[in-house]
Amino acid sequence: MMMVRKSKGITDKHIKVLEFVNDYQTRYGRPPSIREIGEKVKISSTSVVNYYLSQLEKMGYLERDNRVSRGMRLTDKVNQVVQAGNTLSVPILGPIAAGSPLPELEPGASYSTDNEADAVAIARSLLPSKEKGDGLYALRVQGDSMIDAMINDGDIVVMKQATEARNGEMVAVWLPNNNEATLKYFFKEKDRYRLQPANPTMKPIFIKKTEPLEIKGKVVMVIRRMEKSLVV
Amino acid sequence: MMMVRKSKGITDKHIKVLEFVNDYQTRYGRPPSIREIGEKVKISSTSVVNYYLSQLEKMGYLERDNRVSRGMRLTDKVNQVVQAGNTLSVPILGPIAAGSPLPELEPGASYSTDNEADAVAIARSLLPSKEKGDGLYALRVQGDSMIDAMINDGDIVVMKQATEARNGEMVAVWLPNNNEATLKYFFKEKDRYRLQPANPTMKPIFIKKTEPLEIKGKVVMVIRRMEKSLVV
DNA sequence: CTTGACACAGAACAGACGTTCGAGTATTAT
DNA sequence: ATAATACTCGAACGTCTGTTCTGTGTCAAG
Repeated sequence: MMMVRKSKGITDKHIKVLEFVNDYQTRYGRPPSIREIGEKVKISSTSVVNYYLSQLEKMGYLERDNRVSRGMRLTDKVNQVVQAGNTLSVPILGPIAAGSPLPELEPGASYSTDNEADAVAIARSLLPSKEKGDGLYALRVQGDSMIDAMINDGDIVVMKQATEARNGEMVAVWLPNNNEATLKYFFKEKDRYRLQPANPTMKPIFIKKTEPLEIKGKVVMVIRRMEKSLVV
Repeated sequence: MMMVRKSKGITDKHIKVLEFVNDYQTRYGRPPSIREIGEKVKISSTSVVNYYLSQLEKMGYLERDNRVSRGMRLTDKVNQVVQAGNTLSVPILGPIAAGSPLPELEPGASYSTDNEADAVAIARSLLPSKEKGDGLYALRVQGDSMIDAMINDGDIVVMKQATEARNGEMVAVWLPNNNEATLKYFFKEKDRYRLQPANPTMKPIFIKKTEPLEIKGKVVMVIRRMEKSLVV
C-alpha cells in the first residue's frame, strides 16, 4: 500500500555491486568486467549487471566509459557507502581559531567531496585500520593560539566527529564561558575536566563539570606542510 | 666494442611504456589495453608491446594476469623510475633525536620500499606538485627535544635530501660542535647562520660560519598521528 | 482486469583484446 | 663473414567483453 517503493534509493544489490567493484579494484588495480561482477553478486545475466551499473552511474556512484572493457571507475561519492581506494578524501570544513566557534556539523552526515580544492587526501594506511572514513573532516588552523597544542598556524587537523571522549584523547572543545576553541588532551577527573596541552611544559586548564564544555571531535591526525617557507 | 649493451637495463621505450601505463592508470583508474599502449608509445604491433610488457614483468616493474583484458598492474619498484599512483611510499630511515646523529644517506639513491612496515604512504596531492619523490625519506622523532620546532615525540617528519637550503626553509641540521641534531628554520646572515625555532616564543640559535654545520635535508611535511592516546 | 514501471534472464552480435606465429632487420659477439 | 641475439612487424585466431533485443514475472495504481 502506498508508494513505499525503494526506487530512487540504493538497494542491497547496488551496494553489493559497489563493494565488489571496490574490492576488485583495490585487489587487482583494475575494475572488474561485467561478467565478473555478475558472478560474484549472483546476477546471472550480463544485461542485469549493465542495468545496475547504469543506475549507479545515474546516481553518481561511478562513471562509465562506453564500449571500453572494464570502463568504469568509482567516484568519491562511493566513500559514503563503501570504503574505497588507498586514499581518503577528507573535506576541509573551515578554519579553526581560538576566538571563533567551531563549524557545526550535522551528526552522521558524510560531507561529500565535491570541491577538491577544499579537501585533503589522506593515505588510508595512516589512519587506524578500523577507520571507515565516516565523520572525518579537517580544519585549517588559523593563528598561533594552538601553539600549546604543538599545532601551528596553517596546520591541518584531521578530526573525527564526536561528542564525548575517553581519557587521554585529544579533542577539539568549545568553551562557551571563555568563548574559546581549543585542542587539548581530555581527562575526566572527580568533579572537573582537565584539558592538558600537548606541550608538556605547559599547564593544564581545569573546567568544573558544572561549566559548559562542548566536545566537537577527536583529533585523528595533524599535518604540517612546509612548502612555503617562513618569512620573518 | 666491449659490452656496452643496454640489455638487462631499462631502455627509453621501457620507461615510455611505464609512464604511459601510469598516466593512464591515474587518469582512468584502469590499466590501458595493449593496443592503447602501442598507439601512444609509437609501437605499431601488439606483439611488440607484449614483448616489452613481458620484459618489464621479468624486471619486476609490473605484474600481469594472463588472458585478462588490461591485466597488469605496476609494482612499487616503478616508483624508482616513474612517479606512480595517488600515493607515494616514503621509507622511514630511522629515528631522529637530539643526541644521535642523523642517518647517512647516499646522495641520489632511491630507497626502495621493500618493507612496508617501515614506510609511510603520503598522498601525492599533499606534496608540492613538482615533487617527484626522489630523495624523499622520513624520520621518526624520538624524545621531546624537538618541542621548540613544534614537533612531538612520535611525530613523523618527511624530508627531502639536501645539503644546502634557502633562507626560511626548515632543515634538519647536525651540529658537530654541540653533538646535536635539530630541526630549525634556516637563515644565512652576514657572518653567521641563524637557526630559528618554529615556536615563535623561542629564541634562535646562532652559528658562526666558521663553525661546522651540516644540513641533512629540508623538512617537507610533519605528520602526527593521534591513534594512541596520551597516558599521563 | 488492465496498464505500466520495475527487476531479471537468456541469447546473439560486433568489436575489443591478449596471444601466437612466421618472417624480416639490425646489432653484437665470435 | 657468420652466427647469435635483440628488436620489430603484420596478420590471424579465439576468446573476452560491452551492448542490445526479446521475453517473463511481479507488483502497485487506475
